[in-house]
Amino acid sequence: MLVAQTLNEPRVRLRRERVLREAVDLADAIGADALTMRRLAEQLGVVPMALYKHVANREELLDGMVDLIVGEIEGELASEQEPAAASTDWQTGVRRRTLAARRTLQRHPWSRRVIEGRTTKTTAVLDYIEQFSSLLLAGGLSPDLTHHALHAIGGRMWGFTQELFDESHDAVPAPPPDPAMLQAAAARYPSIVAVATFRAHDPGSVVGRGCDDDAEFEFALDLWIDGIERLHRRHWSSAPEV
Amino acid sequence: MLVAQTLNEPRVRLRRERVLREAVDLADAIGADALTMRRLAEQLGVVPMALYKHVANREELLDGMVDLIVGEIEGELASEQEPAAASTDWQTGVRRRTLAARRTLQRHPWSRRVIEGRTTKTTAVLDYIEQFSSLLLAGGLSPDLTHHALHAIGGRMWGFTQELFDESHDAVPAPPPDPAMLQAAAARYPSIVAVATFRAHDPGSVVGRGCDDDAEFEFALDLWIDGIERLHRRHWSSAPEV
DNA sequence: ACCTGAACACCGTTCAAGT
DNA sequence: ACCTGAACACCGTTCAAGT
Repeated sequence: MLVAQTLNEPRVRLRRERVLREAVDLADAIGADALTMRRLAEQLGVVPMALYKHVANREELLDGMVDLIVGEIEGELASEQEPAAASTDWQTGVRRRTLAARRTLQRHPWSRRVIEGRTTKTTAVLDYIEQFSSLLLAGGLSPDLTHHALHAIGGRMWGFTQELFDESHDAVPAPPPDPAMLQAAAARYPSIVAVATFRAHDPGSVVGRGCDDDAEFEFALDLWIDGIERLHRRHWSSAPEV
Repeated sequence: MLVAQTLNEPRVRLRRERVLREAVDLADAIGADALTMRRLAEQLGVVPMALYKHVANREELLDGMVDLIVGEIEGELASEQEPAAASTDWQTGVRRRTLAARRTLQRHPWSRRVIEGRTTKTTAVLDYIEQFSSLLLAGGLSPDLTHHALHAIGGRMWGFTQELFDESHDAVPAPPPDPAMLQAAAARYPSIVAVATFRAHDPGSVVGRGCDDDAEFEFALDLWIDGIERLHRRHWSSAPEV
């Protein structure tokens, strides 16, 4: 597994990964609430304070755990039986990836709730969203529609796109973006950047306007309403076709 | 506000409501994590242990808080400007109710996360789901489709239908249902019961089979995929129509 | 560079006692 | 019937010290 992080020296990264790995295993066994710094330290045969050399605090520990298992999704996807034709429609790609994500997170029953509690966007999470977004854009969807589609699926599927493009709920306002960092982000997350910035290129809209929470909520709601009504009109049934 | 509960004597209920009301206000001010039993007791000018006469423990406190604010949805709905024609299609009814729920929960920023953490189904929550289900059934949707529709919207909109019909994740298996309680439940929650039990009346299916998590997940996923693809084909745009 | 031990300021909850 | 005080078994995290 390759998790790219702000790297210091290799010894530290090795130790940090072991801490996170053990934390994930322990949470699998006893749940996330029962996973305390002290309990984890005991598991590692070390004094509680030793953990703080590898992890700033409990919040960062949880972030790291989420990062670790979200990173596993890629492996789950790769290990599938059917290799999937080189080029398929976006629907098939999204379906495969979403079901792989679900299978991965289901192996860690605590992960759903913890993911929803996180506000930090770690690299593995951004990587996942990047892959997801790129599938939609490659399918020909506009950045506009992709943007709304991400918001609409976010809550139910992983919970972590929820606040992705929207900083308005953060207690501390985001610092003005450093141009160098923006460039680095654009290189690594081209699809996310395309989706997040399309409004700036739209001459008809105010530059830099953020998300409209209400509009996105109603988009998702109407998507659901229209879909259900159409199934209703088609006399949909869950019974297997005979 | 009317919150029906397993009632003991009126004095206790009065006190309990005051504890819950204060807890909600305090959580609004400092967040749910910072809301500790001790902090709440201080706010009420009372020693921490005094709370335990009105609430079994912190979990029950949170349940009560959720119950209180979910109960507010009905009032929010009633206080709307447009009185809404007596008979409309189910879509309009569901839309109004869902947006009223959203407005209510938005006034309590901590509520979304807390609701998702709860596993208990309190009365106000069941009442809300009952209203919601009855709108769909009255609209002519089959219990089968209603069932799947509830699962599909659950996560995103309120988070609390998630495990409604599915006990498989509970640590303790549900006790065999008491016939008298079932009858009482059927009286108060006819739509929920209709949705939850329709399989038993379907001759083609195994009686009593529970939910199929995987099938419901894929139902919601495909609902989303199909909806997005249809918008894509229609060249959907978020820009206001000119 | 990494780990330790003792301490601080908290938790939720119990128990036995008060009125 | 309701509230209290002291105590228990925990937390996350600090600080100063060890190697």
